[in-house]
Amino acid sequence: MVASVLVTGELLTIGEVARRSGVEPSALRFYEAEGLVSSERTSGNQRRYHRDVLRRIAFIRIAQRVGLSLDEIRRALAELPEGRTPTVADWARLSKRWRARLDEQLHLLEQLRDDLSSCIGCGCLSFRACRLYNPDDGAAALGTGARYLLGDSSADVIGRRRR
Amino acid sequence: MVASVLVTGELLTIGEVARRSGVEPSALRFYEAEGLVSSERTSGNQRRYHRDVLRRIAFIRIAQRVGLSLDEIRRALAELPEGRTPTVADWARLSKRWRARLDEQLHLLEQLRDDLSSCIGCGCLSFRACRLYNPDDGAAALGTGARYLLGDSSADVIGRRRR
DNA sequence: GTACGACCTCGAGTTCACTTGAAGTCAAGG
DNA sequence: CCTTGACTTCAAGTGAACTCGAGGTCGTAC
Repeated sequence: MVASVLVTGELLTIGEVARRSGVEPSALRFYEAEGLVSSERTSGNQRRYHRDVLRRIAFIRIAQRVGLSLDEIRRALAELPEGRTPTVADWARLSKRWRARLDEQLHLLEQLRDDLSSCIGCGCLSFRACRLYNPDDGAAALGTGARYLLGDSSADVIGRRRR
Repeated sequence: MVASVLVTGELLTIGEVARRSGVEPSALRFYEAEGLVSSERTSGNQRRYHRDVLRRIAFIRIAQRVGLSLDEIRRALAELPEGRTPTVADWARLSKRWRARLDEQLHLLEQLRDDLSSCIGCGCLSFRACRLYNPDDGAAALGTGARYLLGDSSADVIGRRRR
C-alpha cells in the first residue's frame, strides 16, 4: 500500500537500503551509531541515505568476510577522502590490503591441516611433542574471534621433558 | 612454599592441569560444568584429575582451532568408549573427520581470495554483479562465528537487473 | 597451631555484532 | 482525516566462551 520506492531518485529510506543491501534496518542503525555509515534526516527525523551508502555497506560486509572487525573496518573507512564521493580507485586501494590477510589465513589453515594429517597416524595429542598443540604462530585465526591457543605462562608446556 | 607437584603420581590438582595444558582453571571448571571433562573430588571438595584428562583437553583445544564449537566437541567426545581409557586409535578416529572440514574451509577462503583478486581491478563492490558480495555458498566461516552474509529475504539483491 | 597459597561456589561481567521490544511518531494512500 | 506501515529512540537481550570477584575453605610447610 505505502510506496515502497522513493521515486525522487535521490535519497533512500532505511527500508530501501535494507532491502537492496540485505542488511537489516537494526544493523544499519547500529552501523550508524558505530560511525560506519551516515545519513541525513527528514524534518520528521527519519533517516535518508545517499545512494553511495550501498557501496559502503558492501565494503563493510565483504571486509567482515575477510575477517576484519567493525573496529578495523571503521579505521579503514576513515581513510577514504572526505568531502568527495569515493571513486572506484579509492575502494580498490582499501581492499587491496585484504589479499595479504587472506593469504596469511590460508597459510595458517593449510599448516593446521598438514599438522593434522601427520598427526592422525599417531593420535598423540600430546602437550609436549605435538605440533598441533604447539603451533609457533601463537594465535589461531579460527573460531570465535582470534583467541590464543595457549596461555602465556605455559612454561610447563614447553619445558616438560619426556617421562 | 606449598608443593606445586603432587608426587603421588596418580591425580592432578586443577592448578597442575592448568599449568601443563595452558588452560586456565576457570576454563577447566567451565568445561566441567559443560560436561566436557570430569574430575573426582577430595574429602575437602577439591578437584582431582586423572592424567588422561590432559589428552582430552588437547583434543578440545585442537578441535577449537579446527573451528568446532564446544557443543560439537561435546558430541564428538560422547562417542569415546565408556569405561575404558580411550586409546590412541580412539582419538585418531575422532580427529580424522577434521580433515574434510579444514579442506572445506580452505576452499571457501581460496575462493574468497580469488574473487577478491578479480574484483580489485574493478573496485565495483556492487550488490548486483559482484561475486564478492554474492557468494553462492551462503555462509561465511570467518569472523565472529558463522553468520550469513546476506539476509534470506533479499529478493531485491538477487532479482535486481542492471540499470 | 598458624600462615598462606591453592582451592571452592556462585553470580555477574566481558566482547562482538547485532536483535528485540516497548512506546511512540511520521508519511502517504484513500 | 484516518489508517496503516514504516519509521524513531532507548534499554535490554542474545550467544559463545570464557573471566573476575567476593566470600569462604582446604592443605601443607614450618
